[in-house]
Amino acid sequence: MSWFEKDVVVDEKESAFLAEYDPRDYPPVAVTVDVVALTIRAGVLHVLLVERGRPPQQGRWALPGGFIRPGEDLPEAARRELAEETGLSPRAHIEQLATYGSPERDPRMRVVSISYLAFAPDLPDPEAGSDAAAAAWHPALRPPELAFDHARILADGLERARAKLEYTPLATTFTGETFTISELRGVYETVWGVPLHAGNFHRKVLSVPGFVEATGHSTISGGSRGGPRAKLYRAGDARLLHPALLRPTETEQEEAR
Amino acid sequence: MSWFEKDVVVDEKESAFLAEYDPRDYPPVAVTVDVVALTIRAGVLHVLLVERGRPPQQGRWALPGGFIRPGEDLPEAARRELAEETGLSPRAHIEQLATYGSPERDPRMRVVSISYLAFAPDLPDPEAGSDAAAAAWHPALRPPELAFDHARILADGLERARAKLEYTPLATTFTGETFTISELRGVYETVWGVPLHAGNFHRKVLSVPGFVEATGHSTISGGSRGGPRAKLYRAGDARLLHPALLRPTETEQEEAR
DNA sequence: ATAATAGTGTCTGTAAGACAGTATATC
DNA sequence: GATATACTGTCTTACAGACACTATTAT
Repeated sequence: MSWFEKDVVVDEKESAFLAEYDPRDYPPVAVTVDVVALTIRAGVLHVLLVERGRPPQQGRWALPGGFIRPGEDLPEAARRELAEETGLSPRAHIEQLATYGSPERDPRMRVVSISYLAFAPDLPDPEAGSDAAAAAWHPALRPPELAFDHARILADGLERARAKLEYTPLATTFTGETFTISELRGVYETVWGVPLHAGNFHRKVLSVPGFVEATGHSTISGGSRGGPRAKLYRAGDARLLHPALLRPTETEQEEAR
Repeated sequence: MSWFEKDVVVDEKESAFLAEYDPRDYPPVAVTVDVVALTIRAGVLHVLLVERGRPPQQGRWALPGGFIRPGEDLPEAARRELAEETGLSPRAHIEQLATYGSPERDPRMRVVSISYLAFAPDLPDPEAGSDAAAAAWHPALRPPELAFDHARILADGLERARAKLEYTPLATTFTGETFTISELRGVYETVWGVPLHAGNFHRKVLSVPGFVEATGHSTISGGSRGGPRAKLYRAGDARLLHPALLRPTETEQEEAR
């Protein structure tokens, strides 16, 4: 008797208000995790994609992901998928984004996908040392055509990332361990896609308690095009920013989902 | 050949970067939806619960929910579960909350549950005309002991509801079609659990574009303890509030998930 | 020297909150 | 009349954004 059958027998006593039907009557559901992994490379926001090697959607790019394994927690599965493609330390920041389960989203069978959002500092190309057939960073705002509903998942991930920068210190997860205020501003400008006023941003960041803390050191040299050496900071202990750094003049119709 | 077997045969060609293993090797995963349905009754926030009639966790209360059905989209499943317990119109506001999939969360088998958050105006008790064995509204802040990880799901739903009131006009989904500013303030005070300054709240609400729009009518009588007749408003067309109504002086360690 | 950048000072507009005050209703 | 409520006026404080300015570095 298989694991599946044994449990279904137990479930036969289940009363209507709990299940209303016997799960055995229906085809199984595949549960996967997909990861929207974002990084900044050369001042451009990039997303990690893998190329599909077989139908359906052969040749198209897709978000890295795969089936959850027995006994494996969901964030654990997302970290594993990410590590398999990038060699990225499984300790990177990762958070649940949303779950997609439209019956038509995969032509083969019913697939429910839990998406995760990951932020990472600039990483090496994923090919070397990875078991991925083809994986690469692509510009997040101009990705190739994506398989299934992954374009929608990516769009949701980008909007979440933009919103999270406002009220959390997650921008620091895109930088190295220490960073200058200018580098931090670059993260905001890249993710939000808008230029920010350097002076006001500087004062604002330092005024938010726990956002950054001084290291006491400065950069070795000035900027490549001149300027004084900037002070170096590391991430503070705040988990929320107060007051928040609001995006400038949003027309806003989004995020009200 | 069953639906299940047929598709697994197709999957055998799957290459490592997509699945890494054959789903047939593993026990199936049950996918359910659970609904955190909130309403305000007599000035107290309530959550809809159903009583479990069988082990495990027999006698405990749980969030309404159940298995998704083939061909049924996730929000559709959530609306159906809610309608089955309450007779509530399936057009109520509903939004995805989060997905819970810890391997230990249900002792019987692997269950991945997608939770939804629903807001509703004051509703009648769910017993009459419902197919639920036992369903009732309970105080959301002092619920009975809940089955599985439903206490956590409820807590997440409450925090999401509180946050959503800040930057969306969802408070109006707790009221009738028309409402006074005082009634709207009552929603905020109940959900946030803090008293608000009546005068400042009044001016603030009217100053946010698209939050409420005047009906031109007033209440028939004044308040039960005196006072002038209040003007009636209906929900405006804004989907986001600008500027937002921020909760007063939050110590804040939450929401940074 | 020129240009670019780091960082600070200052002003203005907006908005939140505290508080007061007036009008209108119930008891 | 007493009291509670609806709604408005005004003041203070905080902060975002614009602008100006100095100091420091690369070229």
